[in-house]
Parts: sequence; structure tokens; C-alpha cells
Amino acid sequence: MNIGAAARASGVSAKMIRHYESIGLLRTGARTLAGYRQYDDRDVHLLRFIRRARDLGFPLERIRDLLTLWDDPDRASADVKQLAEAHIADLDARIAALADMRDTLVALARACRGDQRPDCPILRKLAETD
Amino acid sequence: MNIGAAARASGVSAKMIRHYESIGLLRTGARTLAGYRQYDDRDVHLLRFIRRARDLGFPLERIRDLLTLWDDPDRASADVKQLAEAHIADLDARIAALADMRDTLVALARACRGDQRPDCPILRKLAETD
DNA sequence: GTAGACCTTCCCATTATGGGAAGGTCAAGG
DNA sequence: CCTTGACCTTCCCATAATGGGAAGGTCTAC
Repeated sequence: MNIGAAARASGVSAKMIRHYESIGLLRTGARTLAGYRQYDDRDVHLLRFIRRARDLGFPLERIRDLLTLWDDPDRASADVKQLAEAHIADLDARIAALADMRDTLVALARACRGDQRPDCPILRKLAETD
Repeated sequence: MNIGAAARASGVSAKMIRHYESIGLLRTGARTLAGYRQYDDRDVHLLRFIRRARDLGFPLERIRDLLTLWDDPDRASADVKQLAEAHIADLDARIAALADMRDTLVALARACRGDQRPDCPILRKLAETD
């Protein structure tokens, strides 16, 4: 299977497959005589794993850890859970930060008449001298 | 006022002040004979405006628009409100995306025993063949 | 006059992803 | 056999916002 077929099968772009290889997330695999990368079903399986972890927001460095655990038949599920919970905490922090921005902005927008006049609490707040 | 003093007064790092100047968000201002950038209270006011907008998550390109409106005594508050609401929609989308990840991950983590055994629904889900 | 705090510009790194150029390969069809 | 189109290769660049750090000039207080 060439890289394009692996990309279609896994949902990971060819660009990203090469990138993952370059940062050592994927092993440097077989090549044809012409230098074309070759992939098999296990590679596609691995790429799907990475894609799903990305879909859950795991950064590539965490995915590296997840892959190590996935590969290890003697892993403790506690280790996997710990990675997941650390990531949940990270997501929670980011959600909270965005929600704070959102709430502030919603309050300001609600107070803004939104008409033809220039007076606007949003700009007033941003320009506040405090 | 040198850049360091303006940075302290505005809460924007000297690095960022230079950057904002380089992308044209700030005018290229006065310099001393030695080439030191000089700032006054209006500059600090402007920098604070930018910082507050950044604190609300506005990207610099939106802040550029906000500054234009701020500068315009004939602006319509509707234009400001529209920028704010577009940004709220953006924040909402990001929050929703993160919350989806979070919820999925929380459900998986809850189902994981987190003990010494290798079996783990989190990894199983990521590895799913579907 | 020198030390220490500041300033300047320039380059590099981050995170994950894509665009695009220049050039080689391969399969199908005339 | 040769061409065409789809595919592959590597390499460089860009994104958004921020910071680190080097090499070198400036200023102030002692």
C-alpha cells in the first residue's frame, strides 16, 4: 500500500504520515526500490489509533506515551487512566478559560445597543483606564 | 518612556510590543538618537486595549478591526457588537469541541479500572477497528 | 571608567497542519 | 515505445502568538 492509500484508509493525510515518521512517532518503514513508502494493515491500524487520539485532543507527545502503553502487554491500566485524567484536567482548564472569555463577552455584547450610535460598552471596557 | 517601562505599565511584554509594531498593529513611533523606542501614555493605553482584547481571546487580526472602530468617532456600535458576536460564536464552537472530547474521555476513564491489569477500555476504544 | 541594567536586531523554537515547487515513478492506452 | 495523468519523493514556507537567547550598542550611577 502506498502512502496515499494508507492515508485514505486511516483518515490521516499523507503529509501527516510523513510528519509522524519524521518525529519518530512511526517507525521508518519499508520502501520500494523507487523509494515509495509501503504500508500494511497494521500500519493503518496504528495510524487510526493516532487519529482517534488526536480527535480526543491528545498532543502528539502524549500519543507517543499512549502508543508505548498500547504496545506493552504488561501495562497497568492505571497508567493509561492517569494519562487520560491528566488530559481531562487540561481540557477542563482550557474549557474554563474559554468559558470565562465567552461569559465576559456575552455580558458586554448584551449591554451594547448595536445600533448606529458610536457608544459601546465593549469598547469602553477594553479601553478602561482602571 | 522606554519599551521596558511601557511593557510594565501595559502588561504587554517588550517582545510583543515589538512584534505588534512589526505587523503594523502599532504605528512605528518615535525613537531616541540611540534608536530606543519611545512611548507615552496614549501608547500605554493602546497597549492595554490590545492586552484586554487578547485576554478575551480576540486574535490580533480582529483586534486590528477593533482598533479601527475604537479610533473612529463615527463608528456604529452595531459593528463592534457584530465583531463580538462573531467571536462569541467562535468561542462557543471551540468550547463545544473541547467539551465533546472531554465527555468522551471522561466516559472512557470512568470505565477503566485503573489497576495493575492491562485491560483498558480507553486503549480499546482508540484501537477500535470499526 | 566601569558595572549593571537596558536597549537594538536577528535567528530559532513552539504545535499541528497544509501549500506548493521541482522532480522521479508507474500504469494504462494509443 | 511513448505519452499522460496520477502518484510519489524531498525541501521550503506559512500559519498564531509567544518566548529564548545571542551579539552588540547605550545609559546611569558610583
